[in-house]
Amino acid sequence: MEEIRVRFAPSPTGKVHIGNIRAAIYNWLFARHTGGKFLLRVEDTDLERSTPEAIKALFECMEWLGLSYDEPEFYQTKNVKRHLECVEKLLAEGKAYKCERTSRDGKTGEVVMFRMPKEGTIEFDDIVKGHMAKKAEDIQDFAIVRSDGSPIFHLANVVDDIDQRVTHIIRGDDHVENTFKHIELFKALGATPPKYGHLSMIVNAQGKPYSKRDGAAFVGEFREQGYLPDALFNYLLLLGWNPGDEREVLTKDEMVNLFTLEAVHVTAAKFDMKKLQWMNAEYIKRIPRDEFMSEMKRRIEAGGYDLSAFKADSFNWDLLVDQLQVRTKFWSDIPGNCAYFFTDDYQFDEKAVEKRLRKEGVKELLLDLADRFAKLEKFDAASGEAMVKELSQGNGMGPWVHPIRVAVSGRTEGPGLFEMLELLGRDRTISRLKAAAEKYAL
RNA sequence: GGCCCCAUCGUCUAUCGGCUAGGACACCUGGUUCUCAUCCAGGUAAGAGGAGUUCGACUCUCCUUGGGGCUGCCA
Repeated sequence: MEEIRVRFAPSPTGKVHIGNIRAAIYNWLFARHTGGKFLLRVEDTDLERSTPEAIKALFECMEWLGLSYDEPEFYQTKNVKRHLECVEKLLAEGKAYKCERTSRDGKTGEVVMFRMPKEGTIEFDDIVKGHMAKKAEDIQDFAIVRSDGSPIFHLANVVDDIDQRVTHIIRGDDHVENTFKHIELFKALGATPPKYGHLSMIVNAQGKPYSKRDGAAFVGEFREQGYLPDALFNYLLLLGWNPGDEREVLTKDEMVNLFTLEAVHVTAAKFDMKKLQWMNAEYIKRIPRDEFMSEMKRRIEAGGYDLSAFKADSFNWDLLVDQLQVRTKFWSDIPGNCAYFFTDDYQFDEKAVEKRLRKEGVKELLLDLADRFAKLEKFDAASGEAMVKELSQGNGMGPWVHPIRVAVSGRTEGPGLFEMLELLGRDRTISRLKAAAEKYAL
């Protein structure tokens, strides 16, 4: 049995579209499932857009998503000589011919055209779309070399696939029509056409191809917004494939084991940011606590907060993780949602202040509470709660809890209040209560 | 215009002739609760339309409608 080889062949334009990376994901999974090789081909023939930076961005994107490839990346520009040799061969055999043409943008010159069959049908069995057939008369001859002598996509793509010994081409739906041309090119070059699987497009709510107008459309944007690569990977996979049962959150191993091209859907899928967000939250919840903790610390420090005073012996990081992990939807939520633990110069939400602090009697309430916290025998979440519970006499702790929360954190939502106070410690709790009483309360 | 592809809740999907059409997201309700979130329980919501095949069609065939793709010296 011949070795299975698939490739992802993007043009490096600096940004990798999610529709495109989904093709990479399917290729990768197919290779891993079958024990074949996954290759990366950089189609860098557009010298305008193919900058070193763009290529670097492509590599970063691949690495971020864990799309490892098994051979050094193949640069299309380095194979131009081969492309042109193949053209000479086609020309010599009469399978291509030179011809005067005028391009869309008005350029006139001599190009090389590939001769398509004039009768009969061209057909192939697409692994996802099924049997495809087209009458030869419906497909015209097409250009393979520009008037400036450079090879055109169809030719370069096919020659590279031959040279890289690609056995299965898994790519976007937009290439279906090209496939009829490519199959003839393979045959004309004396090669056996590979198997094909065409993936539907990702569309927007209107059913049009998903573009940057519809929200984040490039992998880098999801990364910036704090999405986890595995969550994006998992979500994109589910957009057009399912494991055959009701599992949705899958490990990489499960994906690799269960993935088959035959199970990939033909229909276009609409991109649902809400479900991606849910998926991301699922992945955040599943991060092992030590990993969550170190990433959390990294992000807090990156946010400009000095953690030297918050070592493990003086700050209960485990408690913070307990409180924060279920409340974190994106990595980018941190440090915004916990900054007040690490600076006394925290932001007060104006609405929260208005609602909870700028009220008659709150000043006295906060000062009284500061006093009571000072007198607590032990300062932890349990004793704090017991104390407030006693004050409320079973009528609900809201009147005490809400002002305290805003006073010590500046906001209305967040960790459990008493855990929050324990994390802040007695001194900071008391000084913040007093400060807020003076500054905001009536 | 020509050629090709597609069609189940708002969205992603299960169903490969027997369906009281299942799950997930979103949404709504209730519970837990000091907020938010988590978690738990429940709810609303679908087979584009029309013929045919069949004892029986969401599932098969055809037509209509709707959507998408391609129709470059772009990839």
